[in-house]
Amino acid sequence: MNYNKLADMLFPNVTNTPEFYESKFIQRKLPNNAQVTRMAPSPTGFIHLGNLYSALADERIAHKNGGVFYLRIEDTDEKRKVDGAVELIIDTLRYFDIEFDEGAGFDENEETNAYGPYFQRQRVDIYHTYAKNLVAKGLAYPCFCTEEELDAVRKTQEEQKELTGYYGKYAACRELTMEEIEANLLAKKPYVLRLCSQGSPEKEITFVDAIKGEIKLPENIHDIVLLKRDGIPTYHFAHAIDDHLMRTTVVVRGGEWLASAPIHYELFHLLGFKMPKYAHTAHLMKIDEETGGKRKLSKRKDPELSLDYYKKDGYHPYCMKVYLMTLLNSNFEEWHEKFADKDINEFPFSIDKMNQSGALFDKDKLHNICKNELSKLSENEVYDFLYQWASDYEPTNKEIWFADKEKMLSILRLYMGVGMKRRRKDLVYAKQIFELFSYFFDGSKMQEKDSFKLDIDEVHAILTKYLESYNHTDDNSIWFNKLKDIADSLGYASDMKAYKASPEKFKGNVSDVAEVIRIAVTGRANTPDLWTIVHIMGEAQMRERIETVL
RNA sequence: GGCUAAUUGGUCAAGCGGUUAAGACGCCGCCCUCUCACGGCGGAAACAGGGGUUCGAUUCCCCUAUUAGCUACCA
Repeated sequence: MNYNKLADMLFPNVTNTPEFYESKFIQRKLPNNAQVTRMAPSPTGFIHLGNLYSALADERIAHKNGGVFYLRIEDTDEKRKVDGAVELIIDTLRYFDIEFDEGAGFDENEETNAYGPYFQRQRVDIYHTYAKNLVAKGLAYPCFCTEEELDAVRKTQEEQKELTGYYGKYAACRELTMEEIEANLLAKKPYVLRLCSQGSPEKEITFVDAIKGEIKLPENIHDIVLLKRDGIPTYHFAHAIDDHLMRTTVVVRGGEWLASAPIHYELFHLLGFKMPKYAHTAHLMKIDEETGGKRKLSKRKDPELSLDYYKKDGYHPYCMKVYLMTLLNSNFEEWHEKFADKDINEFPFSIDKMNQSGALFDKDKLHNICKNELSKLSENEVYDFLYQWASDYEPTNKEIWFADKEKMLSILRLYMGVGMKRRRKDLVYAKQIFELFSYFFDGSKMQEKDSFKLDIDEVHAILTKYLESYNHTDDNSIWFNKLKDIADSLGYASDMKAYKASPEKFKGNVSDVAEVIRIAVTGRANTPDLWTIVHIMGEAQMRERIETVL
């Protein structure tokens, strides 16, 4: 077989050689230990928590040592393409403080485009150049098998309990003569280009995965498809060419790719490329409510997987990042607590500290992190964040909430415990936050979340006395002393010690009295300091609320 | 079915042949306290099962179970 002739027949328009591209995309000049990573999504227009999780890993690996993190779009499957997807990806990652250094979306004339193009559909000339070279070496061949023929083969393989696939004796088109190929080509029969695998089922390859350690897998023996019928490469072929030419040093990808590592291993070797380091990550998991089992988070079933879900509820992006970091590197949490003042990007991220198995997404933990991180912010920072969120998702309420800036800041100071020895940790996410102190804004429509435990007469007596003795200029301690007086006069203990010593002597204690007022004023039994609340809402609103209850 | 990987409390996880098997979240109790939150103290809670190897296995090997992934002209 004259392979050179076959190569020319298959790729008459290819004039470049691999050498051309090798010298065009030269080795990057980077500091020692600097890694080149990439995010390589298909442009489906959907980016989820799992994507963010691995993008963050990529970004940290590249940026901790001054490397490069770029965006490549794997648009080889045309069915999945959605317009505007690239912008969406860039914007979404930016929202979570992850920036690309080069790649798709950057100005085409800039240096940030030096290893492009970054859209695989625009790289077919490159793929064809390498494909032609493979054919010329007898390492790839056209396959004219139809879908039906392939199905039939698979069926017999299944029946005979043999390994399914296109390999060895089943690789019918391997045996085609030049004349047969020419005839098929002349007849315009559609074909795919397949790898002529050199692997042997008895041998195995070993390589070191940066996360999982040493991996042994059988050699690839399948004559996998390199170029699809339309001339577009499959993931495997594109991966080898692109990551080599773009000089990627670390490929971080989902664990589902581990099984095809032998294919990539063979491809890199046949193509004469140096293999990148692989880091196969575990997926984020969740408990399946139907089966009770652990399973991969899925786009279709799990709304909380969508990043929009978190944006809509108003989770602060920084908190999300901190949470993802704790999942990504098990020692991050400890570091973050120890060096609370340091920028989290200073954390010495290490690939081998990454999880080997899939972590369950834990909302409780996320909430805990939100509380902690939000409590470290200033009231102004929280204000700005809430303002932005409300503008995007609650435009009508926003007018009410932010009509009086000073009032909102006072509320935030109250709820954050600004000025206290220790901060409160009440704030979790925007939606929850506004719910928390909605009573400041809903006027007469206020709904009681909690109801009085004492009977109506007692409530009436307490509130009446409270209103009588109330003086808006009283400071916190005078105000509270008056509450104690009310307690005493109605048979409640004003002194907790006395109450605990002999509770049977009293109807209750000051806390019961305070609770009545608290519920009357705020509609809820649990709030921060009541005196401060009253002073933020003003005497008029307080009186109005109590009068309404009375 | 075949191949591969994983398996420490409810969850996230330290651990790398000898430990009273860390820590965090959640839960429970106590303290502080006008409620809540914060904070402090304490508690319940784990090496999937069975065989080896070894003086000694959570740690190494094998088998079983379970879970996940792959088994496309999808990525």
